[in-house]
This record gives sequence, C-alpha cells and structure tokens, in this order.
Amino acid sequence: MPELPEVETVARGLQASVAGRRILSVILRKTDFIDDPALIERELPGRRIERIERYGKFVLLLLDEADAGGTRNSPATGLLGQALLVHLGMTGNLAPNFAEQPLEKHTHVSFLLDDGRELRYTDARRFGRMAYLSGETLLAELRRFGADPLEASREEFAVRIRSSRARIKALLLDQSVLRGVGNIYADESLWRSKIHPATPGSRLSPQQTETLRKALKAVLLRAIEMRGSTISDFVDTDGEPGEYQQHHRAYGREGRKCYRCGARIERVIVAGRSSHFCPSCQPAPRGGRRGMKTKKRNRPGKPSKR
DNA sequence: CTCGATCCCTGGACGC
DNA sequence: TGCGTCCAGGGATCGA
Repeated sequence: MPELPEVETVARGLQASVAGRRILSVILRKTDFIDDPALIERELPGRRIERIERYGKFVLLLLDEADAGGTRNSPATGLLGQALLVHLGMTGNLAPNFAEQPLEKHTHVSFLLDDGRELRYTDARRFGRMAYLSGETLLAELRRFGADPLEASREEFAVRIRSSRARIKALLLDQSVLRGVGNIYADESLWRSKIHPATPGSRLSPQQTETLRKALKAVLLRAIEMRGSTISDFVDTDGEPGEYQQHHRAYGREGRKCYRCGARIERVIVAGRSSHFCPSCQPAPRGGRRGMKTKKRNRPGKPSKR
C-alpha cells in the first residue's frame, strides 16, 4: 500500500526514467478513477513531462505549457503551472514499459512517450485517482493537505497534533493534518514513540509530541532508503519490491513478541483501521477505553441500492 | 468537532 | 476444484 516512502520511491524512479519525455498520445481504458477523462485525452498529448515530484501520497507529473508554438520553455521555477496528479490508492502502479511488452492485467492508462516507451498505470482495486489540474485549481487542490512530515518543524507539528482531541492514530492518518502518512508508518512511529494509538492528540505532552515527530521522520527516511514496504503488491518503477517490511516493529506483528519488551503485539481498530501496538510499551490512555473495540468491524448487511 | 458506518474495488486466504 | 465469505485499506461522505 503506497504511503509516503513508496510514493517517494516511485517519484524518484520516474524522475530518473521519464523526466523530459514528451507524451505523444494517451490511451484510456477504465476511467472511473479519473476526475475528468476527456480533459486528460485533450490536454496531455504533445505535453512534455518536466519533472516528477511527490506531494503527500500523490505523484505529480509537472508538465510544460499547453500552447507554445515552437520551442517550449520550462515552467517558471518553483511555480506549479499544470500537473497530472496520480494517487496510487492501495494497488496503483505507475511505471514505464517497452511498447512491445504485453499489457499487465488492470492496465487502465497508457501514455505513449516520444522514445517509444509507454508510461502505464495499473491498479487492480482502482482506489487510486488521476486528475489533470492547472493554475488556481491545482493550487487549491494542494492546499487541502497538511504539512509534509519530513519538513514539519517542531512548532508546526506540535500545533497540528496537540490542538485536536482526536486520537493520535486518526490525526496521523488525516491527510489535512499531515500529508503522506498511512497505516503502516503511523503504527511504526507510534511504537517507536511508545504512544498508544488511541491517545488524544491534545493529551500528548510537548516531549511526547517531539519524540513522535522525530520518530516519524526517522522511520519515513529509513523506509525511503529501503525503497518502501512491500506487503503484497507494491513494486517500484523497476518492478522491484521494497525492503522496509523487514524492519517493521508493530505493523503486521499481531501476537508476535515486542522487540523491546517481549510482550505480545496487539491489534485493535482505531479510526477504522487496524492498529498494531505493544500493550506494555504503549499503555492505553487513562480515562477509559474510548475507541478500543476489538478487531472486528461490523459486517455490512445487504448492500443497499444507491 | 469527532465519531462510526458505509461505499468504492479485487485478490488472496480460508473453510467446507 | 470450486464456491462462498471475510478481510485488507485510502478516502469521500453522511448521519449521530
């Protein structure tokens, strides 16, 4: 499941492999995860991919100007003009392929490039998102998201975390608070910080908050070095899995021994997500079992018509 | 403001 | 072998 380190890995891979290439044409197959498919078919052909960046869990392909008769110029430095946003959801993948390579299953978009390769988007579950945005619309979209956890200062991080009574696990997952953290790295950073996932943000001490900021940043940086975590599907632009899953201390370790104290790692649902923690190292917040249901989510009944 | 529930989707695990 | 069921989860949305 691509979170910040996995998306960073993909963005770096694309920057190395397709930056500077021009998109000749676009082939769309399934489009229900695309904001405005017709816009993409109209706007993308002929555009050059200037560079690729990560923004939260989005891959941003920054494109050159639309019109430009004759030579095209780079966009003004630092200013985002127009971009293709790609969110990988749970199972999305964006990677260049040779055109003669057979299409993998669930390949929904192909961008034909000017060097004969194709940049392909595959996504079995289609929890991802693709959108072409420009100008103020693009800026407005990016403003919806909170601080980058690799860049947030002590002060900014503290304000964002401690001013809310929501549980810390929910805050870490909330993209309008911090952009890029998902379930794995939330659990890993909380384990390292010895903070229980159901602790309200407002109940964290300044020291705990700073410990969490540093732990989160360290975990993310280490995971980027290891090219992300591969639980089931994730592969980078070379088709290689990540390796950080070998360093998980909490996520996916229910019933196994805590590396610090030997107690059994538990799993509860917090903020609607599986949350793995050490009941000994990460004691429950005082004042009750708020949000401490056991693992089962209610089984949905007959799906109702819409 | 914060919460849980529901929905989107498919592959994989598991029980029979 | 095959079928049914459950589960995973990021994010939007809605009602409590």
